[in-house]
Parts: sequence; structure tokens; C-alpha cells
Amino acid sequence: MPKQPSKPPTTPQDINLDVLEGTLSFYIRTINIAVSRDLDTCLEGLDVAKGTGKITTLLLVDSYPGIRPSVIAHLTMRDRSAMGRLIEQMVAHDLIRREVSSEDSRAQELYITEAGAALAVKIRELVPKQSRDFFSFIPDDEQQQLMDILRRAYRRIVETT
Amino acid sequence: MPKQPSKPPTTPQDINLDVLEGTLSFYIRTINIAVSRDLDTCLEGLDVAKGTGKITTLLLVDSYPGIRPSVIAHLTMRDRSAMGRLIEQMVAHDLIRREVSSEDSRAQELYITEAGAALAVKIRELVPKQSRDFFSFIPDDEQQQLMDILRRAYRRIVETT
DNA sequence: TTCATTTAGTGGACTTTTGCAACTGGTTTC
DNA sequence: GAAACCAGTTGCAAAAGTCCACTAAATGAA
Repeated sequence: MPKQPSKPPTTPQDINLDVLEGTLSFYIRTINIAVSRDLDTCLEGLDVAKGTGKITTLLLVDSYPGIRPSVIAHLTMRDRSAMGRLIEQMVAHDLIRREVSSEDSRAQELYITEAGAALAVKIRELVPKQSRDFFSFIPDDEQQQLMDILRRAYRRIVETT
Repeated sequence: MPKQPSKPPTTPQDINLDVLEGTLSFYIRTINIAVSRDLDTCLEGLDVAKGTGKITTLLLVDSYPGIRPSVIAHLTMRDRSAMGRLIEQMVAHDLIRREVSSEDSRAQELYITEAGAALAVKIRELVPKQSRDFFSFIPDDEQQQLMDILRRAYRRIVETT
């Protein structure tokens, strides 16, 4: 177990992160903090900020009218109760509308409102732009590689959960 | 703006995620949720769970005796106040020790305790293992690619923040 | 048909985080 | 020595996620 130089570093630059250097989860977790923060400031005031759920929900409801909360919950990795609260919020903000399904009266169907659809248009532009800008220092081909791998990872995780 | 099939999907499998499919931040954010959750359950009861900070802090203090809170705060992307609370916690759990720096009496120096060192040993094994296991469905070479890119991204973000 | 099981969504309480801003010394610069 | 700056602390408030129990509806098996 090789120890690092024992001088207390005051500059963050040349610090070795120990085993975390080779730990994928570490990078995902820390980079997540940074992107999420940046995204929040990009979307400031837009009714849809903070937390992974709102954006995905808005786009899904817009793309799939009648989609059910539990489906979105699954895709965004939250539990039903958290999803419920999120929907509540978005209904209150008049972004989506909620109906009881005619086929299964336990379930609900979600529909976009005008305001929601308008917001979705903005989101479709802003969100990918933010991501591109934020990661712009990564060459395009690498960004593509990254995305290919992560997309499969995401799919895999969703399937097995 | 091509719309999706308008039948409300009840199965998550074949849903198209719209622009998010091509948005790196989306994958980072969602995968983050999944890894973090998994990591938490792996570390359950270990005094160091929940939140990105504790593990990094423990390893850094162990590797760099005398390191300062603000340096760790920077590397873990939190602000000083959050860092302070985290250190408080870890001191209370007797994982690290806190002294006023002799060179700069505003600053503190952090040192590992015996319990902390013991935990660090466990952590060094468990954390990378969890990451490897969690992402085991990604082929090794791709995992390596991923890490190479993300490492540079992380470095870059830390430097420019 | 009836009864047990599973599923969809709700509600409550709780823990934990985090973000912001103001505030206390201590240090540096000019 | 005064102004600007930096390290860390504290308090507050907002928010997010988790756990668990509960209702109501659907399913399916005896």
C-alpha cells in the first residue's frame, strides 16, 4: 500500500485520487454534480429545473400522449411516490394534465398542455445545447464514443431494474 | 418535429427518449442515480455512505496527512460550508482529526485516526469492486475508454472551477 | 363467485442534502 | 494601518429522496 508524498498539499492540481482514479463510479458521481449544477443555472426560472425528472417527464408526455406515471418513474429511476409528487408539481404549473385511464381505472394517463408543449420546444433546444457546451472540451468523436457506451449502459440498467 | 407513435406505451422498453438520446448529460445524470444507490447499499452501515464526499475525503486525508478542508471541497465540488459539516460528521465518528494549521491559523489540517485508517483499507477494496461489478456488463476495453475520457473531463472541470 | 395476490397511485413522516448569505477571525497587500 | 481577501462556521430554508403503510382496482386461481 504505497503512501503518497506526505507534504500536505495546498494546491488541488497535482493530487492523486488513490483508487478513485480507476473507479468509474467516482467520475460519474462527481461529473454529475458539475453538469447538474450547470444545467440548473442554464434552465433558471424555466419551471423545470432541479432534479433529473422534470425534463424527461415533459418530453415523454409530449411525445407519448397518455403515457403512465409508472412508466416514466421506471425510466427515470425514481419510485412511484416521488414520481407522484413530481407530477403534482407539473400539473400545478400547468405543464401537463392528468386523467384516469379508461382501460384501467387504477392508472392515469398524462397529457401535455399548451404551456407544456411550448416549454418542451424550448427544452429540446436548450438541454442538448447545454450538454454540448458543457462537454465541448471533449472532442466530438470521443463524445460520441462516450454516449454510445453510456446509452447501452442506461438501457441495460433500466431493463434489469 | 416528428412525433412518436401516439399509442400510450405501457412498457418502458421501446420508448424513444427524444433529444435526450443524444444528450450526454442525461446519461450521466440517470446513471449517477443508479450507481449511487447501488454504492449506498454496498456500503451500508459503514459510517461512510450517502453523498460523494465522505469516501473521497477519507482517502485523501489518509493519503495526504494535513490536507486542508478547502482543498477537498474543491476536488469534490462542494462549497466550504458543506465540506465543514461533512468533516464535522467524520470527526464525530472518529474517522479523522482536525487541527489548526500552525502556518495559517485560519486553516485546518486534517489527519486520519486509527479507525479512519482501518476504514480506508476496507474502502479501497470495496469501492472499486462495487464500480467494477456494477459496470461489469461493459466490456473491459470500453470501460477503460470511458474512464480515460471521464478522467480528463473531471480534471478539466476541477481546474476551471 | 369469491378470495388472495399483485399493481397503480397517494399520503405522511423522516432523514439528508444543499444552497445562500451573513459573520468571525486571520492574513496579505499596498 | 486600512482595505481586500481568505478559511471556516452557523443558521435558515428549500428540496429531494426513502420508507412504509394504505386505498382501490385488476387478475387469476380454486
